[in-house]
Amino acid sequence: MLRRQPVRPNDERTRVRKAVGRPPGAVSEETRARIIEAACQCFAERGYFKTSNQDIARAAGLTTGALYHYFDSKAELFAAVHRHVQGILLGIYQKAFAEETTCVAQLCAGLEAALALTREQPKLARFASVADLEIQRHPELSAVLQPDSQGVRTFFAQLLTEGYRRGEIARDVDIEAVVNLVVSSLFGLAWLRSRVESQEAYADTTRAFQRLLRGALFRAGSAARVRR
Amino acid sequence: MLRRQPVRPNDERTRVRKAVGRPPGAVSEETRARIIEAACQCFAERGYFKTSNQDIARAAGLTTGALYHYFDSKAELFAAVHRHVQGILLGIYQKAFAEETTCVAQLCAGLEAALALTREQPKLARFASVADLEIQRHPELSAVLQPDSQGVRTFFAQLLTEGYRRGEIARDVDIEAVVNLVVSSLFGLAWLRSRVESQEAYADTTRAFQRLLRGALFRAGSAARVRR
Amino acid sequence: MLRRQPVRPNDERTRVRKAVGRPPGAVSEETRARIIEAACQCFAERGYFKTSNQDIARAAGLTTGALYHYFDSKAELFAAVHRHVQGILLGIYQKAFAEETTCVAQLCAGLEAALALTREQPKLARFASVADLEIQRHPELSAVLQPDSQGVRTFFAQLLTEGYRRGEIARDVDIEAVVNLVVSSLFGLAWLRSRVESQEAYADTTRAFQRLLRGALFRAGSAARVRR
Amino acid sequence: MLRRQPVRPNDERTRVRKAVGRPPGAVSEETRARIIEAACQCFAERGYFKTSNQDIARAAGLTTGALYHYFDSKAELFAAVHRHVQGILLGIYQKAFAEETTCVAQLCAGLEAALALTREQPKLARFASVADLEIQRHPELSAVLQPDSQGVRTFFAQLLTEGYRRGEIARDVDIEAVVNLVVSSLFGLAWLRSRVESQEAYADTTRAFQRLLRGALFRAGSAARVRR
DNA sequence: AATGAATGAGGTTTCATTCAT
DNA sequence: GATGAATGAAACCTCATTCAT
Repeated sequence: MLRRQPVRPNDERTRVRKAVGRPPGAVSEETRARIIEAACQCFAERGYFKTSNQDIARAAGLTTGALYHYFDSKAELFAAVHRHVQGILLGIYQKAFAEETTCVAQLCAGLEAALALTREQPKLARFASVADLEIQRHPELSAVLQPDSQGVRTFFAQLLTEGYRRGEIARDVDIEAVVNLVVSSLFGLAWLRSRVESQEAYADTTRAFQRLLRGALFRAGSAARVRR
Repeated sequence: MLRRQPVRPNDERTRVRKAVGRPPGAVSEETRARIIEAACQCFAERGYFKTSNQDIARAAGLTTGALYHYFDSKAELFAAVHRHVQGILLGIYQKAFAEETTCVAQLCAGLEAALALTREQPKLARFASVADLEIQRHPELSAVLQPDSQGVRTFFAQLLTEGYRRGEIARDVDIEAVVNLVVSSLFGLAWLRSRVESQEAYADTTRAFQRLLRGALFRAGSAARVRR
Repeated sequence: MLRRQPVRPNDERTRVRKAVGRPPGAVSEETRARIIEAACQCFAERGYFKTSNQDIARAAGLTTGALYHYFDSKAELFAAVHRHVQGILLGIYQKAFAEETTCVAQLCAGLEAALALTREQPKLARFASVADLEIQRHPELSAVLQPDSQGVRTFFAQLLTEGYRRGEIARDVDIEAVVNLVVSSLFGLAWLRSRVESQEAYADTTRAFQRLLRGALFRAGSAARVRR
Repeated sequence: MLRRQPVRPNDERTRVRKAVGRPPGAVSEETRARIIEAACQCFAERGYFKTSNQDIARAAGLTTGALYHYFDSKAELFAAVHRHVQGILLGIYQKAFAEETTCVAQLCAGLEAALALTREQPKLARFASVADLEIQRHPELSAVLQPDSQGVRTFFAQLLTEGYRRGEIARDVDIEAVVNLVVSSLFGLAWLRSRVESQEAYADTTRAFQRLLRGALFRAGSAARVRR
């Protein structure tokens, strides 16, 4: 029943804290980032429910109690990861789009950028691809996230609306439908990443999608008639 | 987590029951179907982990103990639902494909059939759309399901390979990539269903996808150049 | 990770269950009673917060999980104990009061009955004496109990009101104040039980209170003047 | 639960601080008082167990770590509050008693003083009323408090013994029983305070108790016979 | 075929306490 | 004197699973 002195199992951590001359709060900021990183990985691999606080804590080199210094609950932690990832995603897309002029070219550039992301930060990409599902299934998550969770969608909506104005999209199509199509296809692609063996095969699929967007995948496509 | 005790395969149990002289559409067969139905609904709504045996039992009008008369574990129950759903899906696609000749037309017909399914049996469609994710995340599921879980994919692979042979697909594309693209897009569309407000909007998106397949969505697509 | 067969640590329990010929639910009823008994004891000794589910389960010869077959939460369990105890208390008081005619005599009889209760079921009496405090401090308890928790007080209110009508109580006193006085004195007495060494000393105190009620404790009491 | 490490008694710490040359009413002395104040409030409202160090620290405008500069443990902090409150209570009673000559009059004066206290420092009064319960329930508290915790009781014992000698109390009663009665009634009254809506109603109850002490509450009290 | 009591493991969360700074 | 990061233990509760009936 007597309390033991807290064990410090992680020498590395102690070293970090001892490093002098850091601005105050630097250690805290670093730990927070480490937690988010760890949580992103765990959530991506196992999903929200199956990821235990233990999993995250262990991956971050902490105990579960310590997580509660940084986040009020598991749900809040998920939300923090989500915002983190959304921010990065938006940045990447924004940059990619800026360099192109037609909306198809912009989408292709976005795909290219997303492809690069899955190569460089696979966990992050995977998290992004399943986050919506989780939010949908766990009310505690949507309670914490609702306002800003639609970031990416709004983004593509703008992009395509402008392309529509410039006459790059068939006139007789509902623009909302196109937005949905693009968003869901991207979601599908993101999901595919972990279903496919090699990064190579994944890149090929991305390229195939680019061709589909350009109408250069299926031949004689225009000959087919629209079914009712 | 996996129990090692002697498995009693369903067939054996069924045989026993019939041998005893029960009426042909015996009570237990109907109960089994009711459980699968209930489980499908629960898994679709809440996911595998968040669905408790209690949830399923309650939805089926039973107690948890009774479930174990029909399935050896929660994982086996999920597997049964999965096989049930896969069977229905394949049947639907097969029928749709038989009526068309070009692979684009076949895909469009398939989309149309899938659209009808989401309208008529939304839970079933939703289950199908998230099952892969669950299987991937829960080792106990893939342990029970691996052999036949790729059904749909193999299916589309055949379809597209034949289209490729007939020259309906660009020569310089890897056929595997196209299969991936189609499968992932379908997955994305399935996911979209629960993200979109109305069945109407969903139908529009499906139609937009059909146009994309036919190269009739974006204009001047051919003018764009392929980025490397 | 393999599940072991559930251990049955308590042979006695098994014997009970095996006893044939009981009406269905008899075992359940018995277990439920055992849990309430155990909880009453624990809450009385340690208070609501410091009593853990483990404590109760152990005292009842069960595991914590089993408690949740009978009660939805620790708060509900407390509420069940409370109702159980209140019922017994009211019964005792009611019986005692029926045999007397003046309200002072009734109160004295009630004290006598309460004294007998602390002798025969000390834990129950102790629970009763601290229950209000707990309810006041733990919102989760008042949430489950509010409607009927005032039972005893209402009871004394009736008793004294009738005495007042019969002219047994000074006219210029607020009857509510007398009710409060009686209730709080009883509470004080109940509390005293565990502060005092012997049952003997406790009985003496109860008798002293009876004399105080009859005005036969302090002498020349009437000579003193009321201070403002 | 008890920590065995070298105790630094308060005196020692105070001496050190004063020796360093701080201003007389040094900051830390004021902080200490603020902590006691805050703790008193929290303990009174939520009880010992449900009050967290965080609660206290926040109420005192500090962090939990800081508490340990002033008190070696939560239990020691409670003890300090207890001693603080006991001191004030004794002072008040002492003063009230000095002005009267018969023991009934002294008790009435004491009640009056206590009433004034609940009006002016409700938290303090409430703490006093539940402290005993807490001490009884938490061994770690009685370990730190035992010797002096009976202060108030000893006090009333003296008062009543003297009254007994002066012949103000019935000869055939055990004086210990009367002490118990008085102490428990006071405890009951203190408890009542938070069960009653208005300060007004509480004052009325106090007055009713004074009348009871003087034998002027119930009529024809002397006519009733002692049962048993 | 079905029930319902029971288990044991594990999950999220809170908290007293320590300690480097 | 005070902070805040961190620990480890324990609490409440849920759940898949078993089994006697």
